[in-house]
Amino acid sequence: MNIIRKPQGTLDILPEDSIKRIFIEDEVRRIFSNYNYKEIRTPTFEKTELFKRGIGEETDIVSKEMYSFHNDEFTLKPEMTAPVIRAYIENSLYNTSGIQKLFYISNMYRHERPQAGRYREFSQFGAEAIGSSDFYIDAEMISLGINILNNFGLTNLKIKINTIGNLDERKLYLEELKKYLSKHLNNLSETSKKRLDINPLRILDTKDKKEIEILDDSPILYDYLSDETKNHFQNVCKTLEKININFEVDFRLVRGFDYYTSTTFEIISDDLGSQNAVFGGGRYDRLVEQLGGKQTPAIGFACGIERLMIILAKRNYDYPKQYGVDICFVSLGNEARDFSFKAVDVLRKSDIICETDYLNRSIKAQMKEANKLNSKYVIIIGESELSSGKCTIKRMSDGEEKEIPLETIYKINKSNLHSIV
RNA sequence: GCGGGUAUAGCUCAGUUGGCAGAGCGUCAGAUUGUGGCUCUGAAUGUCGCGGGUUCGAGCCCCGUUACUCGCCCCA
Repeated sequence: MNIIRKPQGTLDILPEDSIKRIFIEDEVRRIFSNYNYKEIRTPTFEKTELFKRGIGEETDIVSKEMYSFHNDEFTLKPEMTAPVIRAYIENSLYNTSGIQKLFYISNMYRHERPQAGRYREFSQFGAEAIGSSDFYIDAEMISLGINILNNFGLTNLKIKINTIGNLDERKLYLEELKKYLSKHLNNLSETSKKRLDINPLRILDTKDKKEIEILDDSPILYDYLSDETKNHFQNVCKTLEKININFEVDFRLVRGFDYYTSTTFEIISDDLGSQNAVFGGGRYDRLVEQLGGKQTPAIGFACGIERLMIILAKRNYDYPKQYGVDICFVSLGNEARDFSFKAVDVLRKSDIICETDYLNRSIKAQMKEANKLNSKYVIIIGESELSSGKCTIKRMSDGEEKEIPLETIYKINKSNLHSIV
């Protein structure tokens, strides 16, 4: 019979990787809480309408990459900003404080062709600060992301920032951009030609060399922005400088979602190949009202965990080792096995990590197993031990052994473990 | 949506001109009747992805197909 395989683009996270992810998640939670961000969890699926309205119908994600079901009524979440904002509005979080600083660690789903660092089920952590248009919060958001990455030893990162203004400010620019690009129509790619009508701003994001050359002489969005937007951006830049964050301004940095306004940013690592963005975000001052809330400024970022793990792997990041076992019980004979099982049951309640034999194997095989499990101690129980009331405890690091009364076993706990032998 | 690569033991992979299905690692057992690591010895594990074709004979050649994978597009 054929075996059933996991769906394409998904991962089985086996214990070896699981412990790495738990470590990353723990570190991320710790740093988020230093910045006083609170964790939010939302449903795995949402009404499809939320993403159509939030991300934009013309984006690639919404137009062709969503996992929708039940007559398209519901969709597995492809990103977290729209769900977080939905929850913010639905639960009236604006009534509990002027600013909400939220973070998440969650799985997302996009129906794309998988490749290195891109999966159909993937995980991200990210943050959203809702309620403030202050430039300090923009700088905090970027600083927060950088600090998380620095925490994992990643320091040679390229940080790009830009401002893309709001819809009204972009209107005139987009007309000029269209005019300019229309003159170079023959040299544009098919996708760019399509975008010229649908979403001309995205053309700025092209990787096509010919198009980049054309864009070098194109009108620049920044020149069309209001003084207010420009001032905000300059303040963000100045603030980043004050806290010693190196960045580069990239006027061509635009992002894939329609909801972004004003500040946008991205962190790029050369370790990633074509999927080089590990971290990205921006301000989305209109999203809350687009989703039915009151006009509320907000900003957020997201970081791909699989991509982060690829970078860490390439840099031979030293994850903490898996916890070893404290005590392995090696037992021979039915009565001894019975005794050992009762003993581990007691010790586990005293936070001693212990194991016993489940395969009724030879003493030698049990010793090998204990060694493989990296057990600190082994306690050997057989018929003679049961009748004499004493057993052997062996320290595996140096082979030192000691005889102890059986009842001593029950007194072992975390603090006296290492003074027994 | 487009293009490339790969598919042989649990894992990593050899397999020559078409001629007995292999290695290393891992697993299990023994050397040591109740003591791990090191060493030695042995054992088990195969639909050679699947289907067809050529051939006396196919893991190898041809055609098809599926899966995986990498890249493009796009995205975190």
